[in-house]
Amino acid sequence: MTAMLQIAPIANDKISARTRAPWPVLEGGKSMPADPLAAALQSIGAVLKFKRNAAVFNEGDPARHVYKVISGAIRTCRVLMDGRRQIADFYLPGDFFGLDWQSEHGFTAEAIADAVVVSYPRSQLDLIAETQIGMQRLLMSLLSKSLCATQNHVVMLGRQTAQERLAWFLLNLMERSDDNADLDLPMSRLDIADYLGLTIETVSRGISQFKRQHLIDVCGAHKVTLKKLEALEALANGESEI
Amino acid sequence: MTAMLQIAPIANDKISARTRAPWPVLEGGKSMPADPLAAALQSIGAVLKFKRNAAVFNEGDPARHVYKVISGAIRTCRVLMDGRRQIADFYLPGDFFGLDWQSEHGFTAEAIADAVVVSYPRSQLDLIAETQIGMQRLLMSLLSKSLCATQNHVVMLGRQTAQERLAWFLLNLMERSDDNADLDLPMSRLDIADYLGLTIETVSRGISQFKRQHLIDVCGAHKVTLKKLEALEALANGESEI
DNA sequence: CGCAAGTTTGACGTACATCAAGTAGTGTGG
DNA sequence: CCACACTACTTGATGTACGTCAAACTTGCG
Repeated sequence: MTAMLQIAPIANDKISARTRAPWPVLEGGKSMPADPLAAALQSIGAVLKFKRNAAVFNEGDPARHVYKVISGAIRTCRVLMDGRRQIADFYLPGDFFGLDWQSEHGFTAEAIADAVVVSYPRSQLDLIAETQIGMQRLLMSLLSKSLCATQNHVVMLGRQTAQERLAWFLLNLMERSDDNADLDLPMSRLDIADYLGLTIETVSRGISQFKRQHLIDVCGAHKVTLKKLEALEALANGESEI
Repeated sequence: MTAMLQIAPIANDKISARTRAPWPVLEGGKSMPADPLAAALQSIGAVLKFKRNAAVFNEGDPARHVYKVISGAIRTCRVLMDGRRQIADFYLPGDFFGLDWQSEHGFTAEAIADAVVVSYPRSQLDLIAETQIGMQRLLMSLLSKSLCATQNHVVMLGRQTAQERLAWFLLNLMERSDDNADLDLPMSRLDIADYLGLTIETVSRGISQFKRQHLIDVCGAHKVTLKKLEALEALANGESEI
């Protein structure tokens, strides 16, 4: 394999930061902290804003915060020396990221589109967890969900074809977007390619093929409607009829 | 991609089970419970034995236990409908597995070689965690380490070549075996292939090439000596000089 | 509007998969 | 202890899904 020079430009301009959260931030940005856990989270959260392609944190940075997406979208990725890039995950409003319960972040986190994020100091979270069982459970469940998603990613990357990967990706995104078959793809084709372990051209061709097969409708590069869910699911689950 | 009919035979014979642990089981099977955490773990652990290829649990089973390897080796895997298999991870003596803090196990766990394993009921672990901060920390750190390893697996599967994957695998195994360059590979070539997202033939050819390049020595299919660590590390880190 | 960035499409190349023999190892029973 | 069978591994010849290179097209922002 020769170098893949498809590196996204990375600007590092945090546009505003470290204002005390003026609104409750637990349930996807809704108002009213119902339970003590939400209140605790709210009290330690700081709102941050990032421009497109700005880094929230870099690989190797001390992992002192956990983050939650309020609006926009975040990607976590690693770039090899010759430019090959792998995206570990995408995070949409409501998702937590940066859950590296280690000394350092293992991946870089960047804004895919202009994003608003709340950061929670890990030291505080650990402290709360010592007394509030709810916090302990929340952290465990977040970590566990993240592990589960990453393991599914492994199966996909290790054993599925390009079309299967795409179907898997679209369906995953649908599930996270309140099961709405009209999808908004905030990320570029390059991001999708680097997430699925493919090239931008293969992703583009794959989408075109789905369009030709009437499995999806495409309306602009960032709007997709899933039309034949069953066919896509069969593909995504590797029930190969290739 | 057509069907890959390289499925390992799966016998489901647990050879002996559910005896109360007669010795302390925290630190890789050593004796003497030093701290209260080890004692707590010891008191709730049950020793289980599994024959080669026997299942510890299956994908979809309720996730009621967490396990620790005492001797032998374990693999966790998922098999797609047409026989394609992906191995999520290998577990060696001292490693914990089955850390699905969800209702069900997402993968099947099987013994690679005859194995002795200790099982800890999750309900008990949760209970202990509520009062003992140490248990909480242990569980978080285990989950986090597992997530970290899985994320590295993702990068490898998504963006590395066959030779890079092999180098990565060998070095990873070395790190987990007390950094001894004389490696014992308990798993078959098929297991390695299904872990690295390759075929058995590609793994075999890759090992032969390393041998020809004098990067490793091979003495029987399950004994490897890493000779040029730097060259292997350069490969594993994707510092491509392909 | 006009340009630059992003996307699609086509022609061609290649790393790895597949198919097919052969060659160790490993355990079993005579 | 050796013959046998069986499984695991290796090696070679060939195929193909996806990558690479290149050019046209589309989109969206200044």
